[in-house]
Amino acid sequence: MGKQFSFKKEERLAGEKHIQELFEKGSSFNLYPFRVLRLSRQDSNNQLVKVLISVSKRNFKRAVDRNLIKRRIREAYRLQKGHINEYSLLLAIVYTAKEIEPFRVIKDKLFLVLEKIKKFGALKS
RNA sequence: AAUGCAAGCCGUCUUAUCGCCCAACCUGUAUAAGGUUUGGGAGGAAAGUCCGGGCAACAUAGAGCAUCGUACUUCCUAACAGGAAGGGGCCGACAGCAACGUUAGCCACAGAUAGUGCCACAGAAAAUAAACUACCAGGCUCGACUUGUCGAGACGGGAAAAGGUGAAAAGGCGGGGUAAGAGCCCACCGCUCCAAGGGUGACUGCGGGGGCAUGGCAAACCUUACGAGUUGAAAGGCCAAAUAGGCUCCGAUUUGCGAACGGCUCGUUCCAUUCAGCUUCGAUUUAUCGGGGCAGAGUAUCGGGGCGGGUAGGUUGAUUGAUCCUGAUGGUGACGUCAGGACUAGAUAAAUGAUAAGAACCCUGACUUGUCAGGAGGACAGAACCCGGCUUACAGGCUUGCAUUACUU
RNA sequence: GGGCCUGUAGCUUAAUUGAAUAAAGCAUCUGACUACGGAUCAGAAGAUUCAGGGUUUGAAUCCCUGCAGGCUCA
Repeated sequence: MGKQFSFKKEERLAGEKHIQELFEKGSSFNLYPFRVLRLSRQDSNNQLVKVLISVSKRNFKRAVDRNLIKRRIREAYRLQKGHINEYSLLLAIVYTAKEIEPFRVIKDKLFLVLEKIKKFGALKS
């Protein structure tokens, strides 16, 4: 396992097929200000969570605002991802709020999201 | 000094902890994996996409037509609808008796005698001028009386001077002239034509003529001149997993899961079809396509190997360029030339961040007048192949010019 | 990344070949009718035609710049 707080390229979700699969088969839940999609992976053995962060262009017209929110979510995820790193998951975090939330709010809410995912994974296994 | 306007420039910095992207170096067989390593990492608009190029693929004899765009001149430039200088116009200011002049700002500023079209309402009339009121002379009819005058009426004429309408009424003003009038004639001004001389040119106009003809709109159609092939990095090039299908080699088996015949676990013939070869005819884009003929090798199923096309994906395009900095030099200027130096983001579901502390900036208070204490904030905005412009957004700061006010000399 | 279209009363649409009071329906308000309300009838108010500039005597309409929204190619 790598460093605890790193966020390398392998941990990001990319590629049309993976995303298509996640959005068609994955299960989702809403937790303000996020909408989260998750899909556990059977094909690969190594424990790795791949995550995708998305902010809609419809809600935030300026690229600066979208970048700011994505950076805050990424930072919050990076600091707290230790909670779920024993699972093998595809994950999409979609920001659905209409306003820009400060970093502390995003961090606290994302903690709740990760707790929920952890509970869900424990039930399944 | 303060305020306002215009133009130009800048548009936060430092440290700590945890991270992101690229490159180099090191460990390592390695392009895997890693590192208490080193260096670099958004803008003046990266934005809007309003223009112009580079670059790439495809197309392309030449000319014309159509379509779209541009529009004072000369220059700058790779190019432009951009910029510089100049010309002309509009509208202010200054100065002056006035003319001449100086100057801020603005102008899509070719052509209205090439043609077509439009100019509502109002007004008599809105573009081949025209007679409503008022004006003028004429003959006719009627009335009055002072019997040749006055008044009224209709008639066909003259006349663009006056009234009023309108955005605009067919040169202005003064004088002469006339029945009344009229550029009908004259002076001045304006307009227009020719034109010495000046200027690369737009243009200017010494001087002379015309007597006024030619209203406005081309961001109405249009005409003239000039320009434009189409598409756009998701273009284009290269490598290429798995699965399916194509070709081919080897092995096994029940050999075109077509037909007929025979001696029937096979053979022959016919027919169909695939591939490469030769030949002939036709077509054109001239090395390809289509048709016919000849002779040849094949044709199913399963397994394995190889080949080519191509999908996911990767890589290239793609960061050395109309580049930047400094100096010299030519030019009124935009800009050019020469010399020296620098390498300065390269992501791709898309890096340049989060947290904390401090500095400088701004405001308030205190007094030692440059220190202390407290407080609020940091705009507009994120590269996506690359450049040149234009336009729009912008907290705060600096410089220059102009205007106003106050103070000093 | 490229291309195209739209913006008019609170809402939905007219007027877009320039012509002066920008038209209509629904909604709103007032009055009539009714015991009250609805429906119906009569009337009123409501628009700087997205913003700014230009052409023109005159602009919702023509031209330029910006803003907002939508569609489309791949």
